[in-house]
Amino acid sequence: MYKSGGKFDDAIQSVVSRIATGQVMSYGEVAQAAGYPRHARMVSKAMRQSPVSLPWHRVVRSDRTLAFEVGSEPYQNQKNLLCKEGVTFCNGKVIPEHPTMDMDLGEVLWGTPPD
DNA sequence: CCCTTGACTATCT
DNA sequence: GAGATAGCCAAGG
Repeated sequence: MYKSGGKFDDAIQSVVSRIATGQVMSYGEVAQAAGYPRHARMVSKAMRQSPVSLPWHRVVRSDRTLAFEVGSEPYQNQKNLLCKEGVTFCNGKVIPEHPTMDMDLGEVLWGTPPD
């Protein structure tokens, strides 16, 4: 029997499992996509308690930074997984395979805009 | 029922 | 831009 009591967890699993390879979503985006806005924090709990293996590493913060402490084991772990997915890391931020080819990205890549 | 915690986010200083 | 504060919601003690 499946646990249908929590539509919440189920919706989160569905959304996260739908994230394409090389693509990332923020907690708030996942929560809203699942139909539960403001539940960003619940997303983490849902993924962690999820009975199935979810691509949790494709879920990042709203700033596209990893949710763990920089240098920590889980941080390096997620970073490694994303790198395998084709995601690029720069300045502590993650860049999907389809970044916005704007100068904003250029600033991120260089850390600072050219003089 | 009250308080604390958490893989969050937005706003202000 | 970084640190502090507030808002947010659910689960557990």
